[in-house]
Amino acid sequence: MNAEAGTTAAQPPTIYDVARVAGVSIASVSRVLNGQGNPRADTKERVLQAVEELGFVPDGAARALSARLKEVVGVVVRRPQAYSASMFTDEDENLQFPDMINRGMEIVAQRHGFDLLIRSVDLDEPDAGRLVFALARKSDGLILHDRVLSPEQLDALSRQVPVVTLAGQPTPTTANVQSDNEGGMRALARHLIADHGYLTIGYLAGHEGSPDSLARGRALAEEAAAGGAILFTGEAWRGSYQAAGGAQAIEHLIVSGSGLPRAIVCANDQSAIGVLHALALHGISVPGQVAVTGFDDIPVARHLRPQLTSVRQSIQELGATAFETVYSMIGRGPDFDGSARGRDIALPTRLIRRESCGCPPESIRPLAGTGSGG
Amino acid sequence: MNAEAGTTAAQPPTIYDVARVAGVSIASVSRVLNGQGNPRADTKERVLQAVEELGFVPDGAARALSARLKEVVGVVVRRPQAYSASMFTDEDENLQFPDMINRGMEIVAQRHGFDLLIRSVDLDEPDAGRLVFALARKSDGLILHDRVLSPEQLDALSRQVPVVTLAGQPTPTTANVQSDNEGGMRALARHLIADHGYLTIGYLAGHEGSPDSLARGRALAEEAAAGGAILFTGEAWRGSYQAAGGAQAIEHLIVSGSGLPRAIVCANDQSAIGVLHALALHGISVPGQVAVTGFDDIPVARHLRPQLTSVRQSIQELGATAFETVYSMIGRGPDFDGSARGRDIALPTRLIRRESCGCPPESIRPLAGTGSGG
DNA sequence: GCCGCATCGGTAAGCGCTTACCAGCCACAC
DNA sequence: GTGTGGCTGGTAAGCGCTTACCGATGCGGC
Repeated sequence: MNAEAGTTAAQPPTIYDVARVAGVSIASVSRVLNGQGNPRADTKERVLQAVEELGFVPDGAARALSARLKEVVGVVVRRPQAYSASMFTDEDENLQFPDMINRGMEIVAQRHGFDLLIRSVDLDEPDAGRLVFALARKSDGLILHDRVLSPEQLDALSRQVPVVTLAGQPTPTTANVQSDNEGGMRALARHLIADHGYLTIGYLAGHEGSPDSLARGRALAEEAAAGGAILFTGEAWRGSYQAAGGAQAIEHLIVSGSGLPRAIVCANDQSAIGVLHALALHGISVPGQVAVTGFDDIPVARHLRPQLTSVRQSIQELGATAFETVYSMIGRGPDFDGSARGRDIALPTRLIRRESCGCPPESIRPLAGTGSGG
Repeated sequence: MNAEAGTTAAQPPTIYDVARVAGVSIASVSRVLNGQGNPRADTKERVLQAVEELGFVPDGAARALSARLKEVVGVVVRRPQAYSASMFTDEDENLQFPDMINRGMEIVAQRHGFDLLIRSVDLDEPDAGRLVFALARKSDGLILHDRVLSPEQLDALSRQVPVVTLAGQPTPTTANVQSDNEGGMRALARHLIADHGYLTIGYLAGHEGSPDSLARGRALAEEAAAGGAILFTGEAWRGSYQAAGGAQAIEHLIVSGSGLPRAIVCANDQSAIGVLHALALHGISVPGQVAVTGFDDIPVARHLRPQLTSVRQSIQELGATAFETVYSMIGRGPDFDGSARGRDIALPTRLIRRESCGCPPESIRPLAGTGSGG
């Protein structure tokens, strides 16, 4: 029967093959593998041996169809589809954040035997809804990185499948996970104003309408008001969460002759990288003349010159929490009351003081001690 | 009928619902949706309207089972599962490379209507084989980032499902995709030796046994021999592809009093970052006293001080090519001759000269002009 | 006006698995 | 020795979809 044992691809063995080899019915095989019922020791052993011998692993689709559980969570990331034929217009820099979140999800997912089904949706995809719905039918639950759906679409979707948003807004049928923007930004603002005495501060925002950027800006504005500092803001202070955007904004400010504030607070680390770059080009010293801060504390933040002061969110934990949340919503059947739905989960943040705000350099310890406490 | 339109999750509509609403049979619905046969205009329209009305999207598992095509490609990445309960021991730095490759895959995958099923396998997972096989049964094909399987396992796997490895070795039943390590390293080596006249060079290797690291080291050694340069190598020169490893190695060299070579060639950019860090700690100027180079040209390479000279591989294209390769192997049936199998695809690399090797700083243009030709 | 052919659409089988249900079997007790 | 209860394991019914197969239907030609 196994005549085709050549280099040709053989069909993977099915449960029928196992049953035949073990001399039992397919039901028994299934029961042994899923720990249902009380198979006799004898039966169990024969099945396991056959499984071993054939290298049998059940087909995912068949199992999913029958068990009504795919053990897959879909993840939607909104990204520029820069790849064109054989060249990338630019190897995009805004990489780390969503990917690190995904990693956090992966780790937890694996513990539950789930996998992540990743789909990236083009920034200007006209029919994003269809793509997301299609992904939903391949998964047991969905995690959305960015706002890709209209509120109506989101509502319709979340009625069919558990949905968790990241840095979005909870709805009656979806949960949301984000980090504590407000707390982090307040701590940072107080540090700049109270500890360093900076009284003019510019806020380089992120994408227009980004909830994260808005929340951070709001907290900063309040602290500035409370601390008697002046906040520079407005159209000229719009970044894009990307290094290029940050650099561009600062470049414009310098060239146009508008004065720079004593401190520049960026909506994220990526744009802070761009700001540092632009300032360096013009010979403006950081933090001597202008202090710069980021948000996220991505790994490279500590390798920049000067080392970047930032607000750390445990990025992977963000992903881990998002996954745990969808997971808790999965498989509860249609009349699950959705205890996790409508919830808004905020993860703690922590201010990381480094050189770029005016604090002394971080550590004397060599980098080799990365793993050491701190 | 839709009495349960409350906040309760409703079961997604099935093809039966659509058929009922449209007043046709499920076969017609399927035919309309899949463009089989010649449905009458009338029929077609009624079906489409019903689909629209119900928001029907076919279930992935059912479709996969029936059509014998899941439209999913599994991706295996080997990573430390650092996440522990509520803290990450360290937000790992070796992030960018595999994730950027995955992005390249995503983009192309989406064009073919495929999604990526990501599973990360712990570095010291004892039974990685089982995990990978399980993933295989959820996918139509597999892309392996790292060596996780024994040759026998790989062979068994590739007999059941198309497999492409990245930076591995092709086998009669698998294809491999990698970048042209040899060409890139030769160009770099010649530049250092011929253009800059460096005659002592240290090669900071990557993981033990990494094919990439070995190929790069070999090419460097040959060029050094040809150019009359002395290559520092050996146990002390082993990194780990990570910043910490690179820093540690250099730290040891300095502390132990062994002299440093005139140029340090790192197996990748991450370890070069560590090397720069360690040298900076000891006040050794780069490239004045010691030149440093990386490999990969990850995005941050240009933001380091000094900007890092590196060998660019189009990382996303690596992923894109890997995907196209598995894709071409999928669905050809068991007697497909496997035209892509056993192939070894090498993508071109390009030397990027920046400050750290001794060349003048890259550009006067502000970063904002990222997209400009280089 | 009737028959033959081409076309459309419905019926049903089957993808590989899980599991409800029930028949058969064994061991024990009377 | 026979009756009964408790397990075990087999049979079969789906899960939601695709598609081979064939009957029904409509048109043109004679």
